[in-house]
Amino acid sequence: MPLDDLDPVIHAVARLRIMVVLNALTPGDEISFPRLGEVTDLTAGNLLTHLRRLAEAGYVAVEKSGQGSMSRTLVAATDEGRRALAHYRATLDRLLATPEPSP
Amino acid sequence: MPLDDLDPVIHAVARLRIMVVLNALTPGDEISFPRLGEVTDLTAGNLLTHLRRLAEAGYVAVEKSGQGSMSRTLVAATDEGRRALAHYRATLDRLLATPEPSP
DNA sequence: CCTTTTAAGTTTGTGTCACAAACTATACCC
DNA sequence: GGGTATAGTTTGTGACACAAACTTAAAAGG
Repeated sequence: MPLDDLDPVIHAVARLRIMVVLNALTPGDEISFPRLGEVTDLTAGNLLTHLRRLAEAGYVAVEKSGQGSMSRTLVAATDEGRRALAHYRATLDRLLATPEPSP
Repeated sequence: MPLDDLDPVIHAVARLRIMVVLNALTPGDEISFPRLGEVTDLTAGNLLTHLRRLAEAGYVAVEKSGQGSMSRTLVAATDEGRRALAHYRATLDRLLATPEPSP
């Protein structure tokens, strides 16, 4: 039985920031790639990579349209992503709150 | 202004577990290396490496005595370590609680 | 129009790090 | 004293975060 189950996809600081921002969006709303980069203080390269990880996990939905400088990428958290973040928060609270009995 | 300041020394899951366990100890108390390995579910190699990182940061105090199979290593959180964990917890709470105003 | 600049993503190279397997050293047991 | 158990250390490797360099294409501007 593992002591905790801190979702490693979310635990990385950069992805945690992304998920928090996306989670704060009203469901149905989206945020643009560049704006998300500003808010999370991530370079485009990093943002792309982390979004890929999150998308593979099913935690975010990424919509792309256009090409070159006309490309528009919109990002939103999925329901699964919101659940995963909530679960992460709960797990962390539990972990941090545990007053281990001494051996 | 950085959005957050999640202490990377503590943020690693293994070290977070270690710090939580040590923090739960009554100040003045210590835990043995093998016992700490059991409780945190870390192999001896990992435990050693992570304890080194934590010791370098000044977050834990490590006392060694004896040699070979007689060696006894006792570990405890320092005051600075306890403060750092509290700060980490607070930072995380703040980060997770933030309902970002949408732009 | 052709060139420059700007904007939006993508690819790539590098250093760090977590992890566990292999190793060393010493005591206990028969 | 050979084998086993215990405590801790060293080492090799694969994953990953990060930012710099690159690609594509639209506006600006002369």
